[in-house]
Amino acid sequence: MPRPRTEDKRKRILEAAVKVFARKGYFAARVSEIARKAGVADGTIYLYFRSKEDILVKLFDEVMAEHVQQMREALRGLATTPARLRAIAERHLRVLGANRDLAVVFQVELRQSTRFMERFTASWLQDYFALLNEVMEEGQGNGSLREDLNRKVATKVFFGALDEMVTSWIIGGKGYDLGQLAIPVVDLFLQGAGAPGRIARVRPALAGAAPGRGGK
Amino acid sequence: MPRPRTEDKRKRILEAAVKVFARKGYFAARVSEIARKAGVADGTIYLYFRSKEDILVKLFDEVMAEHVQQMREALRGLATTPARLRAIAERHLRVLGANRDLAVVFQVELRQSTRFMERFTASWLQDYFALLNEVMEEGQGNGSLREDLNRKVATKVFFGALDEMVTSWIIGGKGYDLGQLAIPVVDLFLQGAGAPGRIARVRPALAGAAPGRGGK
Amino acid sequence: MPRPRTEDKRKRILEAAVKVFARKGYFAARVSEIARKAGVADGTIYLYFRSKEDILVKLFDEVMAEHVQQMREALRGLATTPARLRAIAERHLRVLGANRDLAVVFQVELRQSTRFMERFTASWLQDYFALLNEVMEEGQGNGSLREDLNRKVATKVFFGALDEMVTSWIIGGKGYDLGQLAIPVVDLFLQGAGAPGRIARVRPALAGAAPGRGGK
Amino acid sequence: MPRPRTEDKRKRILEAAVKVFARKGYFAARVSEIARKAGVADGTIYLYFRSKEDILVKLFDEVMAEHVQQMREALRGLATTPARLRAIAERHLRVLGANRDLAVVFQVELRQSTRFMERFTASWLQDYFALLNEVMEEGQGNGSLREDLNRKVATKVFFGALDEMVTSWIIGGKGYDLGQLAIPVVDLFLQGAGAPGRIARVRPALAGAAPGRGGK
DNA sequence: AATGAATGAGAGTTCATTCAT
DNA sequence: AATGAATGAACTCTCATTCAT
Repeated sequence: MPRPRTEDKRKRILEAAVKVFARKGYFAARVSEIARKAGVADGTIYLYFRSKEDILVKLFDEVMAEHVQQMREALRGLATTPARLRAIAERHLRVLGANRDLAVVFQVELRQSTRFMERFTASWLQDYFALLNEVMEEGQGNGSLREDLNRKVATKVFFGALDEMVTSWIIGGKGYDLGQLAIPVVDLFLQGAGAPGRIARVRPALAGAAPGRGGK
Repeated sequence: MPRPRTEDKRKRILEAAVKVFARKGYFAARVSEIARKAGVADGTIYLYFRSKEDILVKLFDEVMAEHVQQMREALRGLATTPARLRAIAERHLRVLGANRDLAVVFQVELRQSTRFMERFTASWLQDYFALLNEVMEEGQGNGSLREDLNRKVATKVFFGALDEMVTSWIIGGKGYDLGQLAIPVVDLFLQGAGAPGRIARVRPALAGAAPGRGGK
Repeated sequence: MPRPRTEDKRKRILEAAVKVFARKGYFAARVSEIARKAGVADGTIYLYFRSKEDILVKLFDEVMAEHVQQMREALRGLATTPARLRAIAERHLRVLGANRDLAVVFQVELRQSTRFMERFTASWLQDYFALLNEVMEEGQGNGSLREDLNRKVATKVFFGALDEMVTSWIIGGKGYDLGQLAIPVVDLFLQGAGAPGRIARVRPALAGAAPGRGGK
Repeated sequence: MPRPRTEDKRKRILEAAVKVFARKGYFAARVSEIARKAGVADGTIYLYFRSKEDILVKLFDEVMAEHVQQMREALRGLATTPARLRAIAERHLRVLGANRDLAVVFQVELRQSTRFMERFTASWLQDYFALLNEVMEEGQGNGSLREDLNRKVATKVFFGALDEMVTSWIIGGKGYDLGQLAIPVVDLFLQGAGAPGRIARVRPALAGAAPGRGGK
């Protein structure tokens, strides 16, 4: 068992945890198996993490810290709202599509309990929804999105659509490229499914909308 | 100790289970607590269910059997595709919006593990996606939906949007009426978020789409 | 399921119990399985027996009551000590050899615990040893057995030999006729294994012998 | 809480198990009681043994491994067949007579079920019977045992006699010295109970004998 | 007498976490 | 820092027994 003395131990533990959580599920995952896969002793895990739960939480925080950061940067260079939405969708799908185990942890294991869900929402998702809201608000300002767009609903629909793409991809197990779905999803989001000219806008899209996760 | 002979025992156990699963999470839920809440002895549970997991599975199957059935019937009387989509959305949101504990079980506990997820997908979700697909295919036939609509993507977007509405509602904990979101969600799905006339349809919504859960 | 109203129910329960105890072992035997095999309801068993243990105890008592009785009668007609010992051995081996399940219960299940063993010894075995002692004492009196025979040891050796024949027969599973072993066992007991004339009786067979089960 | 590092833990657990099994019986014995008596935590037992049953099985194997070995060695120095049979009997009785709890486990607990019995027979008893067979065959060869001796029957009678001595000693609870019974038992086995010169050998000791446990 | 649904006490085993080395 | 043996709390499920019918 190679035991590099460099302190990538923490990283090795996190990587091992992703695999074990993804394959066994959080509850069925054994700390000792994570340790074995990381090439460390059981007790060593507790030098880096407070508890089994802490591994999951830190895993999430670390991945998120990296990608939310990158996402904001990626948007800087993009001029139009559709381009920005596409970039967001693509990054969302590519990050999770690149590592099925990580995707399983994010789509399944992290939603183990309302407790995790709330944490999940409170930290990263909040930011994500705020970002979507900004982009859409700007889109409304520059005329690329409907003025009457209910952004609360729209941000959730957008996120929900992407989220379901990822979940379907995991469950389906068919191994297609998740990232390529960004364009059709965003196109559908922008254009709608209705035939052009056919949908009379009988009523403005609900005025009094609901707050929700991500809502401020 | 009263020995109620009525055979609502099974039902009482399921109702108690919904509450306990919703509040504690499936793993942390104790069979003895379900029994206590149902007013039966621990052992009695095992006269009606094979195991703790069986309670969750049966819970799901029973609720689904009822609502998938009702949903198909509800669609019979509806003429237009938008009306049908709205009916589907409304039922989806109202059923879960009417019982927060049940919603938690469906949104959170049932997704505990890929094992449950797969079961979930294989049984009910499959039907649900098939139904959405039919309605959309018909919509394309009668001209109310775009001919170039990628139904694989569209059904997932539609489902994902509703699913996220429910999850947000649970997590947000703000207690608004979930059912009222059906109309804005469906409207957004049909019209799209883009300003009318502004989105040049640069490319047809992706031809070669991905299969996935619900895909046939 | 035929349910003869005659009150052979008790007998049917005992017969079912022999089978179930023999096949599963006393601890693994389920009262409900005995009930099923006997064609009665679980609760009915408790109208005839106080407990699961009571079934085993009564089973033993009933079989014994019958055979100890018969054994004493059978000896009446026999003149010589060797004939009497052969009759005892033959009955012992034939009774158990005729019903493997019963033999299993007597050889294995009834020796589950020192508690059963002590009961077993206190009731029937005591009588059995007393009978053997009588026959041997008489044999010493009429000159057919050695005068210096230590009867305490001899009765145990005789019983132990038969007991081992039965156990071997059960475990071996070869299905030969157990009863036919009576003659060689008794012959060996009487003649000894030593070559005639070769064994110098260096010392009288232990004067101060041990008391033991069956011993008074 | 002292954390004794010495690795006699395994031995302490086995010793505790002998006591608890002997006093309570295998089924009624509680793992937690064995742990308490051994001065270890419940879980520690499972670092050394796979299960409660494994404790019993290992207990048996370990004791046997030691004594079968010693028995063969002890026979090397002995010239005559009677001396060898006496040595076997003495060792058998002394080993079990030295530790009543161990004797209870071997005579009673290990015969809990046909499953244990078969294991018991298949492993050690087989060897024991083979050894007895060898010694007796040799005795026939050197003229110290009858030529017509049915060794199948004789080995079982010999073993059964010793086995019953042990069982009687346990049940009787009178605390005499078990080892001293070796001589009278072996003498009886060799000389027989019949008065010399009185038993006309009417028929040769059964030719077609039964196979059985220990039989090849 | 008979039923069988209901009871509820009870225990083997696992595994996250600790801590002496 | 690292180890891994030891800990002990915790929980599902079984099944002998009861008792309302």
